[in-house]
Amino acid sequence: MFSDNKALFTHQLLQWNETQNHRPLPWKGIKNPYFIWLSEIILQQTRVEQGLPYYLKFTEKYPTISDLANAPEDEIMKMWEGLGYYSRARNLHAAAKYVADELNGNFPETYEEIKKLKGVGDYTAAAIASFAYNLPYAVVDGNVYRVLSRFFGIETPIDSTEGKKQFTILAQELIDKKKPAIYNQAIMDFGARHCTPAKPLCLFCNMQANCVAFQTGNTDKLPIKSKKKKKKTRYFNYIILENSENEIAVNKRLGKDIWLNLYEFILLETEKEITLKEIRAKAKEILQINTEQLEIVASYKQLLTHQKIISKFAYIKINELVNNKNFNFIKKEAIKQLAFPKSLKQFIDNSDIF
DNA sequence: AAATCGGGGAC
DNA sequence: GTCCCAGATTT
Repeated sequence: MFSDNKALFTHQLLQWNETQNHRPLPWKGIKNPYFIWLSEIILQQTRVEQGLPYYLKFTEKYPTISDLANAPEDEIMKMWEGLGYYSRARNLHAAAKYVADELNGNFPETYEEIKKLKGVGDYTAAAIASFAYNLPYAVVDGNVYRVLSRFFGIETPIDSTEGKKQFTILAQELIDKKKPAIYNQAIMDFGARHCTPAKPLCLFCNMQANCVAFQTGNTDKLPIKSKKKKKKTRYFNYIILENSENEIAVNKRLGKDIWLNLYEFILLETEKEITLKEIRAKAKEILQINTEQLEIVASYKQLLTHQKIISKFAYIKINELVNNKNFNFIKKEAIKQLAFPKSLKQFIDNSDIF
């Protein structure tokens, strides 16, 4: 019946989709390219459960791409607060302005034009093209790498240039060109719910007889990744400086580092962990104030993909105003309007200073 | 080709 | 602790 195992794969995947796939999500089946784009950006490297509330928030506050384009950057960053990978939010805003201003609010309708949007790469362009316009571009995301590497027994590292090329070509051969949207949705749902990274449901899988990984007992070895990630440890010592007007010193993070365009307190970054005494001395030098009353009020660790951040928070209230153009003093009540990195937001929410 | 960009959940 | 998630961009 099938000339090769590729046609068999597509057939059995769609069969699984029709009989076993039950995963209702608000962006499934819709055709509004703006909402689809928004959902795809939010879901980049993000679990559906984590991204879902953000999608609902964004679509309610910004019903059209022009609403998003006209919003202030800080407001969008605040909306994105806690979701991580903040360049997505910055690119989202830039792309919205591009569509609103340069394209008269008309979302691009071809793969090539869609990919010109900032923050839209191969995967996202294929997703939008297929879901919104039913164009035959196969998505290749983490789910697809896993499903295809297992079913076809492909051992090429998925994080290599060769692997990316090989899987992209294969995925494009497999897609059902008569129903690209359904196929793309199906393979990702299958990877997320059935052919999972750990403990895949092979015993209940309608594809097990043709799955190379299952037949050879290599399910837990595929897909193969070659690169390993190294973490560096950084020490962030934050000074929460409150002046006589109940204002707190904050800065917007600039330059080439994590958390670009988010806010933070006065930061003293050090090569190693330092004591309260040392924090007081450094703060005194920088701020030119008496820091004897400076006290550590919290400290904790945060793990990022490539960094481990060990934070200390030290608080001091002084009975004067500080004339220092390096800091912005913001009323306490207004602090919670600004977008902070997750660890700082947690501190703010849990501290009785605010 | 390799490094970097967050945060959370499963194990 | 490790791995990975509807990846993209920069170096």
